[in-house]
Amino acid sequence: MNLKELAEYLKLSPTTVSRALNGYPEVSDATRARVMAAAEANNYHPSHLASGLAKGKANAIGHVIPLSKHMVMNPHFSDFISGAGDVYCKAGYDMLIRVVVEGEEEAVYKQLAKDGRVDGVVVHGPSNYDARIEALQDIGIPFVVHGRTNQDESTYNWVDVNNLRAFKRATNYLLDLGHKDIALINGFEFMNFAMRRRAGYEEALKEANIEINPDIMFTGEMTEPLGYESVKQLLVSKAPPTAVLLSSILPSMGVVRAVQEAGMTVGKDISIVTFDDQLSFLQNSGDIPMFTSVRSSIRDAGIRVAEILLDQINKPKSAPYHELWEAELVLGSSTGRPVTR
Amino acid sequence: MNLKELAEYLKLSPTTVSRALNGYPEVSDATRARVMAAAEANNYHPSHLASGLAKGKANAIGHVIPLSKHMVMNPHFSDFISGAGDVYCKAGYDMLIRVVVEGEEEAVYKQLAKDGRVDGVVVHGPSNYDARIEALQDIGIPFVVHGRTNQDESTYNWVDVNNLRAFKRATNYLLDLGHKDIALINGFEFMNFAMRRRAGYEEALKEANIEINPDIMFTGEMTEPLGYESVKQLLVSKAPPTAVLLSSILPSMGVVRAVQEAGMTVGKDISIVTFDDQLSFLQNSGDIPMFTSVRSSIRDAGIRVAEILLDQINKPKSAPYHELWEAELVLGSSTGRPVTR
DNA sequence: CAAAGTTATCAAAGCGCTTTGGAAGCTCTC
DNA sequence: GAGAGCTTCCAAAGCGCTTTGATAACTTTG
Repeated sequence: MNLKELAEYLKLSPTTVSRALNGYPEVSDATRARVMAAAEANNYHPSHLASGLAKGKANAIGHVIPLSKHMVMNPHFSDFISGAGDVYCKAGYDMLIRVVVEGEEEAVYKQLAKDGRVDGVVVHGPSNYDARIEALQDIGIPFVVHGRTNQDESTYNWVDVNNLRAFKRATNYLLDLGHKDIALINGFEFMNFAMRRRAGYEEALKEANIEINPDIMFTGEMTEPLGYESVKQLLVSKAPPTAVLLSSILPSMGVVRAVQEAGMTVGKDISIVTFDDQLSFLQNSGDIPMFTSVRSSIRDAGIRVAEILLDQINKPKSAPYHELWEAELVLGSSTGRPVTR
Repeated sequence: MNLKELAEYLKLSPTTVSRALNGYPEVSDATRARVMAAAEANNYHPSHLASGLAKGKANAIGHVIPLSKHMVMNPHFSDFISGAGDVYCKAGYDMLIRVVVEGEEEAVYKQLAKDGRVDGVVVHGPSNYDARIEALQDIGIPFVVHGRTNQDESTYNWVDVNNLRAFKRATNYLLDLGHKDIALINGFEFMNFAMRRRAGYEEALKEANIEINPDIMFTGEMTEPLGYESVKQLLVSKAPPTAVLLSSILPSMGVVRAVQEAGMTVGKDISIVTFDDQLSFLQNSGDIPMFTSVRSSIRDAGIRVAEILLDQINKPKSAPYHELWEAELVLGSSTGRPVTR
């Protein structure tokens, strides 16, 4: 059943039916009610493509997800996506996802936009200098970045956590406890969030006059094994660090495994502070959470990014909008004073 | 730039340009080359909506992802999705995702289909009796189920792991090692995969004449805390089980935590066998993997499901297609003979 | 009660593409 | 050199919806 048929059935013109269904005022309440009822009864659903074509809107938002080298889809995405998806759904938008090998994102964004397939896009995992930003500005399609780059921040929309401050606070907390050798297990530092976290860590150390030691700094894909392998390696050195600062709870699980395997205790022999994205499947909660952490919900970020994007779509030409969130420092049972050996 | 403009620019009719671009034979090689070049040069991208409307195809596949009670998006999805998304992308299809509160999936599938927004859908997480199957059959849209239900399997397309066999083998392995008290930590058993896994566990126990003990069987959302809490509870009982069988590596991480926290050793005091979906961010690999597991890649399942769906779309009216995969039993370091206390 | 203003409806054009059904312009063949 | 058979291109209709501009019917006003 299409609109024309519905109109014939109702002995009305397609115009009137369309207007009745879309809530335009030029139609009497009685007619509108009749139309709505008939649509319901006949299980009529307007064709998305046709209406999109007619009004030049796709009613969809594009997400381009890069597959990294090892073909992993970063699980942090899934929580982000779940938040964003929820918002889209309520607003009548669809989420269109393209999984793309790393490096082709830019071309894909362009195509999506030209296509008319989406009304806006979100940019995931910005690097320090990210060509996508300018590409999207050229195209002129609304977009929101989850995170920031080192480019001029004022020219685009973004939502970010204050990563520098978060890691500086975390490091200071460990320093205050008396730790001097603090390892860092970070994401790849061409990613902007990782770079800023490292900067926060280094700033705190410098202010405490502690030398930065590249031997106890690791970067990589934020998976369980990254934490495990890194700490395993640290623990065989002559003077292993007494604390570890991590960028995600995933590698933190690996650290716990390595520490316990070595017969040591987390929070006593080794302290751990982790960034906690509050991944729904690895919750670090309870009365006393397992990990001391700097915490900011990635799901909430997804929600907010989606809301902002929809706003920008609905009132184009509004000024670029930003939000910088502060992460909470939450004390758990993974930290304590360093043992004096 | 749209097709008409491109045609004018080339001094050709839209017909010819369209045909040249879409590879129809009624156009000379010279003209085609000229058209292709001009399209490239002018950065022309055909409108997705217009072509979809004209040829009655959406070039998109729908995934409806339920948000569970706690608003968690199951991270198992992310790996599935990454596999499927890759296939779609290569075939020129988009992936359309709707995140929906549990229970509304059926209506959403219907809407997507009527909409003309997608050419096919995949059904995630089938329950024992799943109304979506019949709903989709009524609509007549191609679909593939990831998993199975207890309904007549021969009427729809599916890809599933032999969950019963996998858990029976896993249980038998533990029995062979000498374990008699084997706990089960499973997903919600209204989900078909969980029901079948439990059946495999029970079958093995029955054949070994071991009584089934509901006190050591747990179900829930497959998260880290589920494993942690369940085992913590078990360990305070007078005679705790010597082995635990789990449905996912996520709760298994929690079990490890609980065991180590109690000062015990995994693989000695407590054996663990887990189902391993080979989640990319929690890899259980290495020379000797951490966990003994029954293993089947959920990412590969995503790939296969997508391929089958695209096949069914391209040659409609082919007979329902199924694949039943056997899981591998992989020995890791989490199992050993039970300690005699 | 005619002129002006409202309200409720409609016909038709248009969104950008595909596709059907010709129609030219060729090359062959006898 | 005329009819048959190709090849190459085109005009126009159509996909299902929205929207503009018009019209008919009905109220109001002085």
